[in-house]
Amino acid sequence: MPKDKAETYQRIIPCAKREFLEKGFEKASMRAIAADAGMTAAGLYRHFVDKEAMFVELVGPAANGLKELFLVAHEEFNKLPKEIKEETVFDYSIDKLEKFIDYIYDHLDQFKLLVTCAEGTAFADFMDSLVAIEVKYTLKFIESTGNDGLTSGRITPEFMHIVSSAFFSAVFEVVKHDMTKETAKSYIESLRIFFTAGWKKVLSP
Amino acid sequence: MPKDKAETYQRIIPCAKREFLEKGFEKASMRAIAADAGMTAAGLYRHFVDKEAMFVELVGPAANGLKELFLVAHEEFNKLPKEIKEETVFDYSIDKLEKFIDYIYDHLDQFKLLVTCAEGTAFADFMDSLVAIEVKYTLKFIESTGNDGLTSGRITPEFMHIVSSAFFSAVFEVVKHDMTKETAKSYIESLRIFFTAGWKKVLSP
Amino acid sequence: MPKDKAETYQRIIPCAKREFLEKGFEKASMRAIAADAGMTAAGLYRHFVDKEAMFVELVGPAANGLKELFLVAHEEFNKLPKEIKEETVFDYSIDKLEKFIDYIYDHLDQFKLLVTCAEGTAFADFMDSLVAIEVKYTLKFIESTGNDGLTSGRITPEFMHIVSSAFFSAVFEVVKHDMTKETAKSYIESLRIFFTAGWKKVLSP
Amino acid sequence: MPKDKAETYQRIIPCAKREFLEKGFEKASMRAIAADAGMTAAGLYRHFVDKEAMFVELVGPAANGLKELFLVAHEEFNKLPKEIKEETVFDYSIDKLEKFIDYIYDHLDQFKLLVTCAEGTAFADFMDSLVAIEVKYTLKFIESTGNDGLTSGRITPEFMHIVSSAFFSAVFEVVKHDMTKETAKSYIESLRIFFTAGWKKVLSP
DNA sequence: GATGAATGAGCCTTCATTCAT
DNA sequence: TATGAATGAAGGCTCATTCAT
Repeated sequence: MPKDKAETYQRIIPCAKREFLEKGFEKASMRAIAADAGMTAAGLYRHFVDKEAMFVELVGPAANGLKELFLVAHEEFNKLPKEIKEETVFDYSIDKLEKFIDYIYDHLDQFKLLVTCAEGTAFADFMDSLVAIEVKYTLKFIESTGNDGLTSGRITPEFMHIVSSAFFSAVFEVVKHDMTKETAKSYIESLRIFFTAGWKKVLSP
Repeated sequence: MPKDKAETYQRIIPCAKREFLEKGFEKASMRAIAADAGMTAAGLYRHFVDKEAMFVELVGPAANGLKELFLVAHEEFNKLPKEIKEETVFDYSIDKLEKFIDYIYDHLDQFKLLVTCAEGTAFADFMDSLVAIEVKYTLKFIESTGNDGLTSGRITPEFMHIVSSAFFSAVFEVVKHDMTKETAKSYIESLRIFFTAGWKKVLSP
Repeated sequence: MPKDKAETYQRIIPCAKREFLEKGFEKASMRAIAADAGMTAAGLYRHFVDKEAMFVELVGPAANGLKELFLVAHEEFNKLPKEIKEETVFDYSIDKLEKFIDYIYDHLDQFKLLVTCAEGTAFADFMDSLVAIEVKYTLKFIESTGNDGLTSGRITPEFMHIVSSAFFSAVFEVVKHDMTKETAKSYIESLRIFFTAGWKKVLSP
Repeated sequence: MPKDKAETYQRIIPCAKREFLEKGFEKASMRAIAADAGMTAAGLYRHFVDKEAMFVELVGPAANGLKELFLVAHEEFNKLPKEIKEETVFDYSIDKLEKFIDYIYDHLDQFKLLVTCAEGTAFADFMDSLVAIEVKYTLKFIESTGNDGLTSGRITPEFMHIVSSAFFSAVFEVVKHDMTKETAKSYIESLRIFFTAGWKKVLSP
């Protein structure tokens, strides 16, 4: 298993990226990618079984990487003792977000593809999968700390889903709008403050 | 073989709705719609100029209706005296949201199409157009009340855009997830509380 | 059988003319004609069995009129005694051409249709049918005067066909180019002189 | 199932020719051509960009070849000294016509397409383009020799256009009527004599 | 006399993909 | 490893025409 995928492969990747970025997955054309890479459409099938496989190759690592990062951060936090968790939730999430943004900006192209061009692929619901994780761990947190938000009915899993969706949409807007990392961080800090106020309100009104 | 315009038209509409809902505008097939309606693709063109015209017929009225409703509500509020505005912003928005949701649930199918299946049509950016209105009037409100959020830099138009996008995404999630009107109202009330807390935080921290 | 075809019929005719003139028979659209006449395509079929029948109605009378005129002129000449014929051929053809042009300019639209827009109809070979007549009578003339053009092989029926085709093409160019009648007459006089020289050359070299 | 480019291409060409010849460019069907060639319509697009490109491939070389031949012949003659030109015009045109006919019969199919089936393509006015060349050089000739045909008004550019059109129509009749080369040459020689008489008449009456 | 509905055939073209070479 | 050939499905749309009303 050669560590360095063949030269051709490396040539194809950026061409595919360009095409997907420009047209979106569904309207992207294998022929166009091939032409851009100086080869025939048929040739692409030596390197990717599918149009979709190609897309996966482009965004998969970053997608999984972020998901993993996210999962680990949540898991770590979840393992902390109850009291510590209660004290540090919001600080912790500052830290989590920071890493999150760093990761995204380290793989900016991939996330732009993921967020803007994935309709028609298995990644169409990428953001939803992050939301699901977020919701799952938020539920664990609430349960483990004995907060009465859920039992009182002030909060429900569906509500959490919706709020988290809103939050992630907002975060990924920075990618859609090609913000610089600096600008993005500043916005997202504002966003965090905004959402923290909301969470505080519904958790301990 | 019915030769009654109204009747056939009425037969086509739900078939079109189904197809668009299932495949999205771009992948929807005129032939499939026609087949579902028990007729030839060519026959559709007696009732609709275009594939897009068909979609517009389905969602146009609801889309424009909601936009109008929204605009009027904002405009009315905007005309109030400064003091009243400051006192009632958040109450007013309760009322506005209420009407908003009512309207959506009165035209649920249309909004599902609008929110989920409009890519490739003139309505692709429907939600954005609502956001733009929201931002515009929020700016007016901030300016007219002399709030220092903008001048201090705590808020920017872009931030407002992002937060509003997040909010509307969240609201339309109820449509995507086929919630009942009751459930939706309850969620959206929570959402409003949540976002209100955020706005209060950034407006007068 | 009402002498004055119904009013609607009269309304359709110029619309059909316009459409055929603009797009040619094959690309002309029944719908467009109907729309122009303020009615439905189906309605046209009350007045014309066919798209082609419509075209025939427009150009038929003029086409047959000219052919008849042409035939009669030839027939009359043909009945003259041999000596007279020999003496007056060329003068006679001046006269014939004059009437020919007059007739065309009395039905200019029809001939424009006939010459420019008839592809795909039974009139596609209208000009050829004139040529055939011309050739037939020219042969009779040559035979009856005992000219040796044919027997010597200087002339053949096919050659006559070709030359006549050339002549009629030239004549109908005046229609294609929208010349005024005055201009046309002048050109055609030149043309006649030109062709007369040719005929003289091959008939009695 | 042959995978040989050249072979398939060679198989398509005569099928395309047949279809265009039978129906004309506009009514020719890609599907029919493909079926005739034993393949799918889509397959044709590996060999030709377009329906029109296909037609061009069929007739382009011959069309341009003839035009070039014609242009060169005229240009060569045009470079001769005035006296020589005056002396040899008519002889020269014998030679020119000879080559012209040879070329046509060397590419008979192409010219039949060009003359009969090109409506709707860039070659629709092929004959006119030849006429334009002919007229241009005839004008040069008349001017350079000081002939008074133009200044006296006996001839005009429009008249020349019409006569030349007539001549070329006549020439291409041999193609339309599938004459053998021998027959054609004989007719065209007659035609030349015929037209020469005409030109002499109008140039020096 | 005219309509509106509907048909069925047809159009060219594009696409991802397969397969022998 | 890459190619060129070829496929089959699908795409939206237009047209002349028919027919019941």
